[in-house]
Amino acid sequence: MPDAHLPRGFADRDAVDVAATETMLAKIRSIYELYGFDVLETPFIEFTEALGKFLPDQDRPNEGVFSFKDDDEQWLSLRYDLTAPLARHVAEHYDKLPKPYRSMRAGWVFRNEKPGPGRFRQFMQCDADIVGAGSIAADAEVAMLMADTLEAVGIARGDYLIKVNNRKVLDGMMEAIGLGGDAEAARRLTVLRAIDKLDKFPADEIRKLLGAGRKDESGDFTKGAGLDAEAIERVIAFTGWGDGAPQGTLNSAASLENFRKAVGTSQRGQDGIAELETMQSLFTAAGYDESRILIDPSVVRGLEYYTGPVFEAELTFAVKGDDGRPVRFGSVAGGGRYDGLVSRFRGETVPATGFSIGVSRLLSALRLLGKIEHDKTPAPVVVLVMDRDQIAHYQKLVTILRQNGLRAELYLGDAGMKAQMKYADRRHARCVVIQGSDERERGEVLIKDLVLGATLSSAPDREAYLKAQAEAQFAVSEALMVDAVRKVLARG
RNA sequence: GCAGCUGUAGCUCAGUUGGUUAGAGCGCUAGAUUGUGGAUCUAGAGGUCCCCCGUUCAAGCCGGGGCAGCUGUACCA
Repeated sequence: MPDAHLPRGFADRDAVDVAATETMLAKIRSIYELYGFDVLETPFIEFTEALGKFLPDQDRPNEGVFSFKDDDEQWLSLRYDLTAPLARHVAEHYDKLPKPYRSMRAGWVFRNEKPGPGRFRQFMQCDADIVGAGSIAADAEVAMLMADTLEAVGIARGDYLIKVNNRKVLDGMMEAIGLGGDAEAARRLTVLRAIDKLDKFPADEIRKLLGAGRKDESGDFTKGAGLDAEAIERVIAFTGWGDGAPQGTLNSAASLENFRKAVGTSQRGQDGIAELETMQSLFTAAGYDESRILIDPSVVRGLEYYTGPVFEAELTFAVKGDDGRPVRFGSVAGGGRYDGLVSRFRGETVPATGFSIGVSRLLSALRLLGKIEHDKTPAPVVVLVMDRDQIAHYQKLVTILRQNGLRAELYLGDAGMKAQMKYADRRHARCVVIQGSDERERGEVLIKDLVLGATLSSAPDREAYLKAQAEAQFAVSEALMVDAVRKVLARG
């Protein structure tokens, strides 16, 4: 017999999950629409080559991407984000699209990686991108859209922070410490990864990662970048998180000042700083202060394709999980400028900037905040079956309820009345409709309010008990059944 | 991937220096109530003790090797 369970990293979603996701996506979409973005839907499957995850030398797709061969031996893959399919779409329909093109997409993406808490192999993203605009104003708008979107789904101002950095600044800083040029590419990656961990480890652990290496608490060793002491301190000074400066205390102006010192004469670095200054002035003009959008050196993002400004949205409120320990959310959204992505399909460079919300992760954050609205689908009214030979009549009662817009169902199992009551209870039904032979002869039905009924045993005295019982279960003529059920449902 | 920890009923777990038929709580099913869910009482169902090999008269327990899960770390478009 097969074992009835899912592969790890995948999850079923019940009615509550689905309703909550739909509600949240609707809010996100309405903000994106407000900013002028058009919906685009692309398939789950693309040519592996188009996703850019093909390993040409080994003639197979990258690990981490779910892939399979088509009939004609071409490799296909499940999409791992919504950006690569957008690049393909833009390149394929370039002449038809308005430029700049504002696109939004929401949907499932797949990554064949080790799952963990809050990390799945199938998860939902919701993206907004501006393709064909090289202006830094586009980047600023995307950052502001991130802030507006988080507020729209119920994250209060002050409970989130959009952090902004620029890859050119990071590149310039590394040029300044002698890590320029192709020969140092590997060490640059290691340094970037170390900086990316600033929100995870204290400065001293980062120093180890920049230097010889670091051991984790299980004793596993991670090799470092091998920088000398002076270079390490220059990187730490760049972040502004050296001794005595606890992380997260810097303002944008202080970070920019650190950046200026760190990039020195690097032209690329200075360009990046100028871009950040421009964005800063746009944020200020639009009324987005540093409590919402902050320039922050620790934002690095993915290593492959970002070319300019990069953003990350972090939730800053403290929440305790089931085990009482504080829960870290990490980033719930991220993005940046990727000027090279579309040019893979076309000779010319097409500038683009955008961001992606991790829908599933944001949803679990909202759940912990208590911001998930309850499922609005009402529990059904259950019509019990007392006499099997009367099923047709019970079915008629159900139909009448449905025709009046009441969610109702006939008990279709074959158990006795007790089990039927249990069933109704488990369905969270507010009330049941009962008709035995006595009631049928009189043309009546019994309406039983399960919520009131449950309180009967705790009535203080006999009088109260009788009164409650009369309210909880009463007979009405069939003609008045719908009204009576409505009254019970209205009891709330 | 690497490292550490953990695998016993549907769930949470107990299980003596290795000793007969492996337990508890919760949950589940049914009865106590000729037609009434939650509470109480009673009964019942439910186990490849993760798998394989070894040590032993005897293994849930000891040894070796797998596999799976959790945590950390690495990677993360």
